[in-house]
This record gives sequence, C-alpha cells and structure tokens, in this order.
Amino acid sequence: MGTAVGGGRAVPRYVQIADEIVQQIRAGLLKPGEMVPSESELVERYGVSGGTIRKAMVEVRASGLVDTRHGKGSMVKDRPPVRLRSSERFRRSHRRGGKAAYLAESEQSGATAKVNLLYSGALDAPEEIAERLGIEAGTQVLARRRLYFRNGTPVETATSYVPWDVAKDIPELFAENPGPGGIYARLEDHGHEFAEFVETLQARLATKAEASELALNPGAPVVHLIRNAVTEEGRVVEVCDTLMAADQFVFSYRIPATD
Amino acid sequence: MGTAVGGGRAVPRYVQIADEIVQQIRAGLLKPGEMVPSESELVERYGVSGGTIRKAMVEVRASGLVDTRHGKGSMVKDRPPVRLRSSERFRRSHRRGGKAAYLAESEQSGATAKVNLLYSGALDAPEEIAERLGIEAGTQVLARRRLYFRNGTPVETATSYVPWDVAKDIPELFAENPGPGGIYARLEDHGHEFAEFVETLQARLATKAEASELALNPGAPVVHLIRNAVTEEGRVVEVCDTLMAADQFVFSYRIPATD
DNA sequence: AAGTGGTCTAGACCACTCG
DNA sequence: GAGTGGTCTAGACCACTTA
Repeated sequence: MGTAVGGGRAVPRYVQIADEIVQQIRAGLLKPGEMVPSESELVERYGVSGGTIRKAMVEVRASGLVDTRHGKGSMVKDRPPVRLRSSERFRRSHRRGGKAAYLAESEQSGATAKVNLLYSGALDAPEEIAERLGIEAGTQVLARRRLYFRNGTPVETATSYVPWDVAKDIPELFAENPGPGGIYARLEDHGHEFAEFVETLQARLATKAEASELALNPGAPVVHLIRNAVTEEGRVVEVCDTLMAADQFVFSYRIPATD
Repeated sequence: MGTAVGGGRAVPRYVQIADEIVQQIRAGLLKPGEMVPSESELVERYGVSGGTIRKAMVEVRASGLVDTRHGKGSMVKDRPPVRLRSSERFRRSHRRGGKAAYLAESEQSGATAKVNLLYSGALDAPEEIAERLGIEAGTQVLARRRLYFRNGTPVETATSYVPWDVAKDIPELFAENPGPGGIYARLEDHGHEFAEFVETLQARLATKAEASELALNPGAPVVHLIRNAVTEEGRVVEVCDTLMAADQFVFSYRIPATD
C-alpha cells in the first residue's frame, strides 16, 4: 500500500527521473551501445517504486534515444540517420530507368534497404480507399502490402490498392517482384500514363499495434501518408497507404508558384 | 493486492479495452462533444482495476480522437483531423486577391482564426536559416514571429526570416499587419517574383517549452515545417520556420508526374 | 535458473472542475 | 463537496533473454 506521497508535486517524480536519464544520454555519460541500468537497479538508486520507474522509462523511450527489448533491457541507440523523401521521386524518367524509389533513396543515403511482401491479392476496398479510387466501398481491389526495412529495422508499412479492372490485365502486379521501376512502371506499360500524384500527410502517435509492427516504442510518433496516383484521363488508378516511423524520415516538397 | 492475472495474454487487456473505446468513437456510438465514461465507471463496466483502465485511456488519447482535461473527463473531439493545408495555398492569384493563406483556409473549414505578432525586428540569423538564405551565419536578418490561433487555442508558431538587404526597402514587413496577401505579396510588389516554394517537414514529439507555448500535453506530436521561398532569379528571399500541433493539420501536396 | 521487462491489482492521496 | 483524472505504492505472475 505504501506511503502514497501522491500527485501534489509541481513536476512528477517520474518525469524528473526520465529527464535525468535522458540528460545522461545526451551528455554522453551513457554512450551509444551501452545499457541503461535495469529497472530494479533504478528502483534502488532513486528510492521509488517499480511503477514509478516504469513510467519514467516510458518517457525515456518516447525520447527515441533508447531501444528497449523484453528480457534484455534498454540500450542507448546509435544516432538514427534520417532519410530524405522528395518530390523528385516520381519522375517518369526514374521509372523508365528502372529505379524503385525506396531502394534508390536508401542507397543514396548509405543505408541498406530491404522490402518484404506481406500480402498480395484480392481484398474488399476499405471505405476511404474506395472513395479515393472512385469506386463503391466493398468492391474488390488488388492489395499489395509491404514492409520496408532500413539497416535491418522496419521503418515503413505500405499498402497499394489498385481497382480490379485495372489490375487484372497486369500479371506483374500479382508477382512478388513487379519488375524494374515498380508497379508504377507496370501501370504505365499498360497505358495508364500518370499526370500527377497527390500526397496527404498526417502525424500522430502510433497505436500499440502499429508500434509493434514497426518495432517502435509505444507513444512514438508516426506519419500516415496516403498517395493518389492520377492518370492523364483523371482517373485514380492506385492509392498507396503508408505508415512511417517519424524519426526516420524528412519530407520535402516543391511547390511551383503558378498563378 | 489482487489476483494478479499477469502479463501472459496474447493481446493485453488494456489494449483490448482501448480498441473497444476507439471503435465506439469511430462507429459513431460516442459522438463528437460527448463525454467518454469516467475511469471509475469503466472500472466497473470492464471489471478491471483502475491502473488497467488508466493505461487503456493513455492508448485512447494516443489515437487523437479524444480531448482529456483534468477534473473533467475525456470528450470526443469535434473533428478529429481538422484543417487542410494544400499546395494551392501559394498561388499568385490568391495573393493578388488579397487573401492571407492561413485565414482563408481556416474560415473555409468553418473555424475562427487569429494571429498574434510576437516579435518583429532584426535578429542574428540562426545557422540553419542562414544556410538556407545563402548568407553567413550570424548576419542580421528581419525576423517576424507569429502565434496562430484556431477556435481560440494556439495551434502554430511561425517565424519568417528575410535577408536585411531585401527587407530594408519594404516598410510593410516591419508593421504589425503587412497588408493584403501577406508578406509574400509585399515581396512581389518590390520585384521579387517567386518561382517556387520548397517545404520540408519532420514530425517529432514536442519539447516541454514547445508544449507549453502551444498548450499541448507533454509528449504530443508536432510537425516542424520549414519553407524556402525561391524567386525566379533563384534566390531564397524568405525562410519560414513553423511548428504545428500535429493533430490540427493534414498536409496535402500535388506532385506533377513530369519527366 | 537468474534477471529483465510487461501486465495487473487494490488501495492511497492529491489537484482540478463544476455546481 | 462530489466527482474526475494524475501520481504513487507494494506486491504478484508472466514472458522473454542469456547463460
């Protein structure tokens, strides 16, 4: 039951403790690769209960400076290098040159990249996707769900949706590897010339499920990006729904000052 | 001390509960403006301890669908994602029409908008800003720092930096109100025709100072956006550094599929 | 098997909000 | 003052990692 000092402090004890630990990391007292003291050790050192240390460590994790694994402990992270996503990604000449946007960008920043195909097949279109594709909700679409890795850690999940009448004629879209230039190149091969891409972004905190899929600490920020691929006929032939670890990406867009 | 069922479940009870509540909101069972049942009521309803409900509500808060205040409770937010920022903002015709981007967009979405000028005057250019402006770090620039409100709550801070040699000839830039169309219209009045704007975005968690300035809960996500305004001569005549409450904005960009 | 983090309990005191 | 969320305790069982 305990003494129960209660919530009356100006700044909660667990925040004080979290700040102290974060400061030690920033100051270099705890170096990258080193382990943060275990929770039971911190309980002794600070003279508080386990629950309080637990909350403090949640805060420390939220700082993104530490990587915690279950039976092991918390390790100070190496500086996560950040990648750059740019408007240049979707140039037709890149696709024709056979570059896949993600791999090209990753290698440019000196990181290893990998993609896992998690799912590929028919699916009933979720409401928002159907709306963007201009079809009825629940209609069947081709869905391709991938998990992207960077330096061995997952950083992004992406699901592509293509209307069935478009996808059915393009066998490569069902394959593990859609070939050079990715699925956008295949869509253009089959007469769907793109006019523009429209991306919408929103940042928020990861849900528990998302955090575990991207190996994030709960409470870590993510960026939810949805992209419409619009053809010259004005049809949206693909919608890509992606979720990214916010600390792994910087986004960059060029906006022409047209009249 | 309790039965202590322990951590052996596939999906933790608090996550299950959080998901149930979130679903109820998304499904419209709990409508915007309504209160989520109090924690003690949830304790009874779900037959778990207060600590478990507490963790569940932390998850629900992370979804961004709910607004929690201390002695009051949790209210379902009006419009979870709110405003729309688009590439259309920087059309010359809008400036010529005298619209300021922020006010126009806010009113369009049916919200009240207000701007406070926090600072306007000379400043030594911070390193990153100087680099973007193509000048020496520490050189004097004109800085204008504003705080933007939406429905009475602060949602964004923005600081504009203009090289001194550009700013010194434009008295409106020093005024409280730079006039119709904003400072971009004034820059164009004085012969600086814009070719494009380049925006870079990064999402992260708010620092304590930022959280208090934007009246956010500590640990809330923010979006850090920096925009370069590039003239047709290729010069960056303004850099705007803004920090936004992530849950108040959805960003949208159009990317032409040029070769 | 020992040590670590993850979940849960039952109860306490406190600060805030509102009538 | 009644009700609400915020902090804290002391202890329990479990799952994961490492040796």
